[in-house]
Amino acid sequence: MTTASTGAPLWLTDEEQCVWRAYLHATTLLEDHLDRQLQADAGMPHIYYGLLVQLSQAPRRQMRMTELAKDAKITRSRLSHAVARLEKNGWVRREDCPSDKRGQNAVLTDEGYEMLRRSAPGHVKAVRQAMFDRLTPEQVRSLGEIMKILAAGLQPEGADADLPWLR
Amino acid sequence: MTTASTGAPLWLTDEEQCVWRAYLHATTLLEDHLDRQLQADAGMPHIYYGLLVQLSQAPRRQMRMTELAKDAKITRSRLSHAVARLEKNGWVRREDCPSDKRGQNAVLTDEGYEMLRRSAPGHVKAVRQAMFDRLTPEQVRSLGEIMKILAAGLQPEGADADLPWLR
DNA sequence: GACCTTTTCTTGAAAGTTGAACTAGATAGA
DNA sequence: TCTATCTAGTTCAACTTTCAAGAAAAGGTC
Repeated sequence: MTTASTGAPLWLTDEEQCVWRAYLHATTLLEDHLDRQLQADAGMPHIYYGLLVQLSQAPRRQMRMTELAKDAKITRSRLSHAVARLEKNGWVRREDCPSDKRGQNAVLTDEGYEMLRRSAPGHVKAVRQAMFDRLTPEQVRSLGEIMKILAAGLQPEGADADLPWLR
Repeated sequence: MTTASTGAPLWLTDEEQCVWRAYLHATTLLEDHLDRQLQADAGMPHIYYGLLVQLSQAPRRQMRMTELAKDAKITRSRLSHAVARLEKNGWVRREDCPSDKRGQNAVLTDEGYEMLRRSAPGHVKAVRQAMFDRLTPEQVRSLGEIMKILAAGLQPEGADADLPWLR
């Protein structure tokens, strides 16, 4: 069965349905797993941890809010709330941006860095156990290729600059 | 650098880091995309839609709460809230389970089925455009294989019965 | 400069999620 | 039977996310 105009099939094939289900199951299970792991070991959800990692890798361990939101693929609103929470924990602080009075820099504090240093090994281990230990090198390569294609297709237009693997 | 005891590397390799980043980006972008698509076209988040789909495929379009939660990979608590909301929309209703007085059956209503029938084509199209149209048949096959491995590794012990692809 | 548009970031309320505590019914063993 | 334990499902409070609205500064254009 296809649409009259485009000829694109209306439904997924049996194989596609099966792949889609497996994709949904694997991704939700993995995200839940890492959320629980980090909640237990670092006291925050996975996405918050990811923000700290981003900051830790930025020059001077700081980033403009919008840039951080873009890199983490979340809305500015969500980031505002998240940074407020991380600020309460003492892991991040805000600083006014000198060159743009509207701007704010999120800065990873020493406590934040210390926390990251302590919890990183456990997190890496969890990721490794859940993903890389279970796949062959060929599968890892293939997974990377596929995920880059999917991400590129979903990226807002003109956002190539945010796809480091294309640089 | 490896742990003394197991010899497992503490950090991800460059390639693994790159694959991991791509995985996180692709999965969050895709989930956001489908959430917005379904919120706009069906008035509910992706996971709620998935619950209705599950029900629609079950015998008599109904399922025990726990079974539904297991299949959808969510907690019973989350499902309770979700069904309460879907009930308000008139898409699901609860019925006492005749054989177990503790139990409840979530039943897809005719309105719910109708809603699903209307919004399914748009959703399938979104999934197709985001994933299957962008991958070669070989990549689809490979993705399915990889996701099944990951899901199997994260499944709670003894839950093989919930992996339909292993039957 | 005055005006309009855009960008940056925050806020508040509504919706959704989590984990723990709880009720009620099933199950199994003495 | 009596009792302890387990299972099904809900509820509450704390937390997170979303969307719409808004304040403040920047950038253009006349």
